[in-house]
Amino acid sequence: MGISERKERERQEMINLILDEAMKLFIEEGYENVTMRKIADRIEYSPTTIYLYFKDKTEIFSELLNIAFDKFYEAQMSVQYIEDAKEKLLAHGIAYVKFAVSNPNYYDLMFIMKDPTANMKCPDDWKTSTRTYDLLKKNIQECIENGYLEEVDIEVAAFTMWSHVHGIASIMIKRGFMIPEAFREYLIYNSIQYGFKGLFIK
Amino acid sequence: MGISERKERERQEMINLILDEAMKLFIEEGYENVTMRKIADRIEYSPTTIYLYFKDKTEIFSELLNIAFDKFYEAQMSVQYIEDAKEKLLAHGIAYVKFAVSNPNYYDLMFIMKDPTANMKCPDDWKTSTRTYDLLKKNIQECIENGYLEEVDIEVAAFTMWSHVHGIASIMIKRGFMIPEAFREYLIYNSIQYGFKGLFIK
Amino acid sequence: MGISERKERERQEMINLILDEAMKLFIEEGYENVTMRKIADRIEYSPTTIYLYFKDKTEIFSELLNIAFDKFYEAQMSVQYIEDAKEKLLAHGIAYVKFAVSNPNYYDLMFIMKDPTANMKCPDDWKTSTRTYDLLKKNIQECIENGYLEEVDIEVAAFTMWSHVHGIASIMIKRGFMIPEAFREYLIYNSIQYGFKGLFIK
Amino acid sequence: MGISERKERERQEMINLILDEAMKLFIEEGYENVTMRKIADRIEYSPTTIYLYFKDKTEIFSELLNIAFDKFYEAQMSVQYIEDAKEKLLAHGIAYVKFAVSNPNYYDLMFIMKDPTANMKCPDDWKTSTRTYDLLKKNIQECIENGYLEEVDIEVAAFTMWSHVHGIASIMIKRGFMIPEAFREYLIYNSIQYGFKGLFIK
DNA sequence: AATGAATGAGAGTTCATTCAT
DNA sequence: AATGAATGAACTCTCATTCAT
Repeated sequence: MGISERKERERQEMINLILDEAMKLFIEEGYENVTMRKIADRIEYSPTTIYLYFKDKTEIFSELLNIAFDKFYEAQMSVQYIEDAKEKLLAHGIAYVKFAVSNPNYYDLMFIMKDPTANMKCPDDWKTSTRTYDLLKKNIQECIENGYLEEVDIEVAAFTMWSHVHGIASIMIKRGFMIPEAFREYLIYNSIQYGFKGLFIK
Repeated sequence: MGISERKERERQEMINLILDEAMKLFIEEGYENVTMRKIADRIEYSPTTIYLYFKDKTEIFSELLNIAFDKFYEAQMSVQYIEDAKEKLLAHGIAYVKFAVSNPNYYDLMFIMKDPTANMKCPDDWKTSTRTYDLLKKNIQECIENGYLEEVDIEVAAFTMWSHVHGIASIMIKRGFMIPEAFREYLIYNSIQYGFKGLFIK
Repeated sequence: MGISERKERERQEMINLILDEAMKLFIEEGYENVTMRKIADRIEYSPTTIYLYFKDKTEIFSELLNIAFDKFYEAQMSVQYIEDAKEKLLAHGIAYVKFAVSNPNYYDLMFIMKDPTANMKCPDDWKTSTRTYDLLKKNIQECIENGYLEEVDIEVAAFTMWSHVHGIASIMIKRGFMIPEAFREYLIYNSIQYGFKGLFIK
Repeated sequence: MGISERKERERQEMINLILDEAMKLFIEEGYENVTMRKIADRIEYSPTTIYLYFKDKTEIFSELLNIAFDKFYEAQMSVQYIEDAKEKLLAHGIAYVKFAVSNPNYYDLMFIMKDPTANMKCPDDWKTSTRTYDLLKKNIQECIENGYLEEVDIEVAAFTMWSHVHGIASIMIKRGFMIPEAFREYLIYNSIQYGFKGLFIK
């Protein structure tokens, strides 16, 4: 028992090692520079070894994507405890950007890169990726019910807010270096305040 | 004199030919499908010839980037004739997204892709890419002066609006397929209306 | 004693299991599709286990070859009961081709493929493969004694008949698809009749 | 003119060099051991270079096959000058086997190996490979007309003769080493005599 | 007795690039 | 000015095999 448990643990560690290094490579060198050989070099195993843990390159990629979406969802959940719908919505936006900026690699993978979703074909995967958007819509609904937002097409409102935070996130990730570091947090926070504030009617 | 002039002109024509076909290729097939051989095939010269006009592949891409920024700037300029600052600002946003959605590969090159900006190091290039942002700030300034927008940190306002339209643009380009086609234009237009409207105070 | 006997028996069973599945694989998918991993999958053991029973892949193939020769010999024996030498010889030829056509992969292994015989170097293996040829010569000898065939160099006669049936067999196996299916059996039967008939003098 | 001619000649020489070495490899190491890299090693060029002259591996293979069929056809044609139909048919058979034995590599490629014909899809290629068989049938027809052979289904007669010589050829090529060298020619010649003689009625 | 883990060698192919002409 | 010829490096992936346990 102890043995098989240890083996399983070791296997999981190896899988994580591969995923970690693959992710780092994604970050550092971009998608098309992640090769099986480079991953192998990083983990200090032979390329063949990787195939013991993953069917092929797309499986690694697919797994990375799932992990990213999970982490992302969790980050969004962390503000759901807030009672006041308006405050919650604002916190939601800030949490979104914060996650993106703190995990630019994950964010890049999920929302910026080429077409990772090409690998996602089973409906389960789709759920993973829309879960967070549903959360946002629920928040907006609550705000409408509480009179914070005017009666508006929820799809439009959700899309607007998503666009805004996604815009902030991608700019920060891809062009952040163009903005003085000291200025970045200020911009993020105030932009969200400014943009959202206008939408609230009380 | 006449001779060297003609030679220079011919040289420029060749450069343009290469850039044109490279761009078409890039637009039609995306970044990773632009290979030196394919460009050569299109211009009906040998791959080697390209190297007589460009140091290497990145130089071509660098040039393409400049062209993209120019086109982008022009697109933005096309609404500058509008007199009313508020209307102009709205039109600005819509033009921005329209350009991005109609020229997804330009937009991708300019604002989404990883590598290309790595090539931009000389200050001249920077100007090219911030020109449009300056235009936006000028528009906002006008709006403030006309009492359409409250007195706000222009950097915050500009960043907010840019984030919003950039967000819309990238979502449409990268994840547009997740949104029913008939719905896309509706979303774009109404999202801009909804988001910007909140910012105006009159 | 009982223990070591059982162990030996179990060992033999394992060997047979491996050979059986390897043969099935070979028959179903052909030589180059027999991989150690596929054999392992079939026997539901790990690839490594196979190496406890066979030195390497060629040893398995060598064994398979012997089995094929045995089966082949048996098929030939099945007509030896026929009394009349002439009829027996004809039946022999037909049985030969029938076996080949019904077991194309065996036949391929024994008489067409390149490598396998490279492994056969010990005289024992040679016997296995010439046994059938000896049978043919005996049949011819009988025919001569019975006045069916003229007095001829038995080596020449045997070689001639073998060539003929081997020729039919290999054509059918390797190029059979070029011949309309309905036509194949007709060709085989009539060709043997036609070719052999000429050799008989009564 | 002289230049382009020389270039063309050099190109052709390179193509021939590649085909020659590829053919030798086929002979020496068998089909599955012919790799692009090995060919490259032999011709002392890089693997990439081969792709300048051939689209891919199958194109090399296809070319080899055509060359073989051409040579083969020529060899058969060399006896067509013989006037007497019977003598011609005998000579035909002997020429067939002689070609096969003298060019075992070609013969292997055409009639023994796996499925080279898989590459042949255009009708032209098929003609190349059946041309020789048509020649045989014409010879048989002549023999019938001249009363040398009884009125028989030409398909059966042709198939019988082809089987016989093909059988001899393949045995000699694949199992020739089992027959004492001094004995081989004797066997070939006498077997053809013995087998064909029976078929003639005058 | 059995195996999970690991690997070196090698497969076909494509790419940007250089060099001699 | 233009190019044909050539290449090294790299790609993903599969195979038979070994070794420690």
